[in-house]
Amino acid sequence: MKSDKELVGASTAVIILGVLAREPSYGYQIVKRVNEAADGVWEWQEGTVYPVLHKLEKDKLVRAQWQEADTGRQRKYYYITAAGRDALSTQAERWKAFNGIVAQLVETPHG
Amino acid sequence: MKSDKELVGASTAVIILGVLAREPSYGYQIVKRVNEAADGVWEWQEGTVYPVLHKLEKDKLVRAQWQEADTGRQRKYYYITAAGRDALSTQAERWKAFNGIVAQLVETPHG
DNA sequence: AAATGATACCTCGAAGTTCTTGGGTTGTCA
DNA sequence: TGACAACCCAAGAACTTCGAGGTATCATTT
Repeated sequence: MKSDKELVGASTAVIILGVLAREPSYGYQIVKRVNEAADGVWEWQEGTVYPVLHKLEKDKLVRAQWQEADTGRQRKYYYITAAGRDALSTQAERWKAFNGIVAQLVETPHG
Repeated sequence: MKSDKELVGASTAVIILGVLAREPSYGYQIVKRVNEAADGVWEWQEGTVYPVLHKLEKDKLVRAQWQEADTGRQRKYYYITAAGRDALSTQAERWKAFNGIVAQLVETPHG
């Protein structure tokens, strides 16, 4: 367990879906938001997020759309699809189950 | 998120440490116990566990010792070390923190 | 007691994933 | 026009997992 990498990796896709379920967003902003929430526990690199976004798009769980921001700059906004919401709730459930079992197994006798 | 693999991968080492913190054990038995606890949510293969055990040993978080079981058979028992216990509690804490943030991010507005 | 089959245990190589590194473009501001 | 910030992406390196197989022990049969 060299770094937090392994902890983080498992959940990238679920987190992104969660963020997009609240509100459409674009890669750069997703990174910012998640890193803010993570508050130092872990930190995403930009390069980490884009491949996952592309995969989610390919799987039709999100849909991408270039859009002009009020700044005049072009941004690639991602919207979660209906299938994406389904996947999100399924995965969130699975995550909870998984975490419960881990917690139980890791629970030590003497605190 | 093709399978449970990614969910599972993050925590293999922590889980093993947790199991060994309760009681020394050997590879085959660890697999059995964890799979029983996982109860279908995921399932370890034997080949998955041994590399991790070896890495933990190399990192001095566990210590291995061949021992004769009551059946007369030789088994390689793994014991958690003091450093291993430290790592376990550190990682368990980190896991909790991590999971809390994920839960918060994944929480959807409408259930 | 020798042979056979089943069980317990471990290792190694191949395959598939993810992250990191680093780069490339567009717009803003001095 | 130079520097900096916002924004996006590709490819290789590094990691893990899976699958197949190898060895040793026990039980059974004859």
